[in-house]
Amino acid sequence: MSDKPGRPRSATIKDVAREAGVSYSTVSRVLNDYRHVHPDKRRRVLDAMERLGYTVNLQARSLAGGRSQMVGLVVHDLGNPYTAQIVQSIDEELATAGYELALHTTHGHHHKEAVYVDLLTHGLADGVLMLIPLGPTPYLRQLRDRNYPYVILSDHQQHDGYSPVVTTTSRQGAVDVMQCLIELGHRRIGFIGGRHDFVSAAERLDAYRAALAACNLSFDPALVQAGDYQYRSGYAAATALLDLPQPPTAIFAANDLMAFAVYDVARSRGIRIPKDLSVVGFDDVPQASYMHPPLTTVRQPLIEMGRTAARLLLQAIENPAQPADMVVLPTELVIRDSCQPPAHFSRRFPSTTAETKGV
Amino acid sequence: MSDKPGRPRSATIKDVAREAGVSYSTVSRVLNDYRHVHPDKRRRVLDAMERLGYTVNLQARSLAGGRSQMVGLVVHDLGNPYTAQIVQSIDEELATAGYELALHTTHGHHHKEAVYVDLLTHGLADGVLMLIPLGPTPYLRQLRDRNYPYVILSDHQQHDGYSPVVTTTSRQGAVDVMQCLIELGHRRIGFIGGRHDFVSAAERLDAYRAALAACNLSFDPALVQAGDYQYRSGYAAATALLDLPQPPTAIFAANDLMAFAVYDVARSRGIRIPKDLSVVGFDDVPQASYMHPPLTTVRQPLIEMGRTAARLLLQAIENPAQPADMVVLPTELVIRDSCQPPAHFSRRFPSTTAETKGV
DNA sequence: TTGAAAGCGCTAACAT
DNA sequence: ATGTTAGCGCTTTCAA
Repeated sequence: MSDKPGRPRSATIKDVAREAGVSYSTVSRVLNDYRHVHPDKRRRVLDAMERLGYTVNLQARSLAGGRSQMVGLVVHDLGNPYTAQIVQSIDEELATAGYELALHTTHGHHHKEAVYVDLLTHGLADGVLMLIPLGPTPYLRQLRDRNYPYVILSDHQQHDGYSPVVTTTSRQGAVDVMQCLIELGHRRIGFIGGRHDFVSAAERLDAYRAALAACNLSFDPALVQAGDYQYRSGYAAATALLDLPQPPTAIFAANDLMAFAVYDVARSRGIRIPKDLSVVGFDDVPQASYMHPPLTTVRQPLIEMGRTAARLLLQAIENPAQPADMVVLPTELVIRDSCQPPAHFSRRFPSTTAETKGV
Repeated sequence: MSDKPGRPRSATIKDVAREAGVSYSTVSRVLNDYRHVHPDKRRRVLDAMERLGYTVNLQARSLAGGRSQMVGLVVHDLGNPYTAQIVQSIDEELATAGYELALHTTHGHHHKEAVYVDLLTHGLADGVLMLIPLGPTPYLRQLRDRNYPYVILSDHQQHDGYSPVVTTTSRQGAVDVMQCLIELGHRRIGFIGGRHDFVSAAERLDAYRAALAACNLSFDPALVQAGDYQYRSGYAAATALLDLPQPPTAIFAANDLMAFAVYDVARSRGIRIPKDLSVVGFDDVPQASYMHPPLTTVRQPLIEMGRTAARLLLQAIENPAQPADMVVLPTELVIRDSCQPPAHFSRRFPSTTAETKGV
């Protein structure tokens, strides 16, 4: 009941008050930058804090109804440059507003999401950000009902109709990739997707099929391999694809990390990119432009996504009454050197986008 | 003072008590798995919780002296597979013990460390883990004085004499690399280090110099390039090294990520690995073995490091009286295909370790 | 086995 | 401008 066992408690607001010879609400006032505190007393309090090495107890503050000045972020995957970029930009945006970030990772364990959301939203954090690849879930509904500030960072475009979300034109991005590849003359295009419960993976696969259909190209299930957005899975998928009796002339990986794996598999078999194989990624993480050859990919505005989400959340925290809206950021196909027409392809007709319209 | 503005409060222990028709200390008892609660009442309470969608408020619990069942982890760099691996193993180890992980990232901003440590150690977490590349700091001393449970995860071997730390034989790892390279016949060995305030970088550089000296090889400052353990910096450093009028025949990068960059720079210039250039990394992150050619590197037991640190911390939490000790895990030079004797090197003498003894 | 009550550190009325 | 006081949700004595 006193403090955690065996541990001497650290100085509290009352200790400071005693040391400074003031009431402890005065201490609270200087803590919260209140207007009406006599400069002298303020000084005394500040000094006392200094001497005692006082630090506020965030929990107590939060419990008492104050703000914790902390926002929570739940991500499913660390170690992906995609996540890292977003986290960093969120962190920076929050820092300028005087907020701290607490990060929780589910490591792909779906059920942990609710645990962390509960944890964070019951006082610990003033708001939460979610960066998870899944669709609508009950705990979001709860947050909404509680009118608790939160915003979703999404890499796809299928959402419950009520959550504030920042997302990108990711589906179009996938379509762009396919158009580009098809226009180059590729007919056998491999696709390395994600787990089927990753909405973005499903979305990209859907775009893949739609683009094929729009060009009257047949869909060959053998050309679709599931990954999980990790390097390893990309490696396995690329291996399977290139082991096919009739391997693809191009591979579209649903994220850059898996595209990097395609590079490595190709190289280990003497397959040259882009001469023998074209490859396209998704996300445009920093490393993509450094690859050899530089990777053609769909740029997601990672920094801006994080920043926007953070800003939206901060707004929601300041003004819980006004519901945050959805923002869609543009993706962009950045064409680098990892694609070219297939080796056997004789360019019989001039490049045209006409045939791929209406996807 | 009630709840955060505009937000309906969620169910509390009292609501549950009312709903179940018991006193609220009884609710607390079932919450904490107390022995002496009548099964009937327990059921009623559990049902009431269910109905009300009750979740404990961790802060309140922690404030009241209970455990928060949460441990904090402060890291300086996300998006590095090194960090990711460790975080994941920590997470897993904690999960089995019923603890949650809260992650805070400093993104290299040294001053944020103290902020987060304060945050976590003042009630929020039952203990903290630190994964930062820096040397001894005042806030650690404070933790020690407060007898607050913490453990350092370190990639080097220079420590204050009192903090519990799990580390590796990293210096020896660096020496091993140099011995290997020198034995192969390399005389001009480039080194890509880290920021000078990263202790591990200094340590590896020191090992580099010592190994050179031990073999009577001269030290050429031009062969040493600073990086910051990120891909980009490795790219720049490798570029500088290979631009030298007399470029190195081998490059030792202080971590794998920077070694990957060496691969890409080399490839972009038609330099073949290992024929024209040998390269060695450090850490053995998963991707290393997939590179082409597979990267020779120093394996750090990432998973075990995380697991050990977590276990140590848990022990310290259970028994704050007994100080945790230091554990040193072994590194291992894993030789893959990215090294061979330099092109011009005629192997005049049989391979021997004699000349590199005593480093 | 259960209830009542104190108190964790703090904020926010409410007094003065 | 400052002090007093009532909680925030919970754990933990202490009584019963």
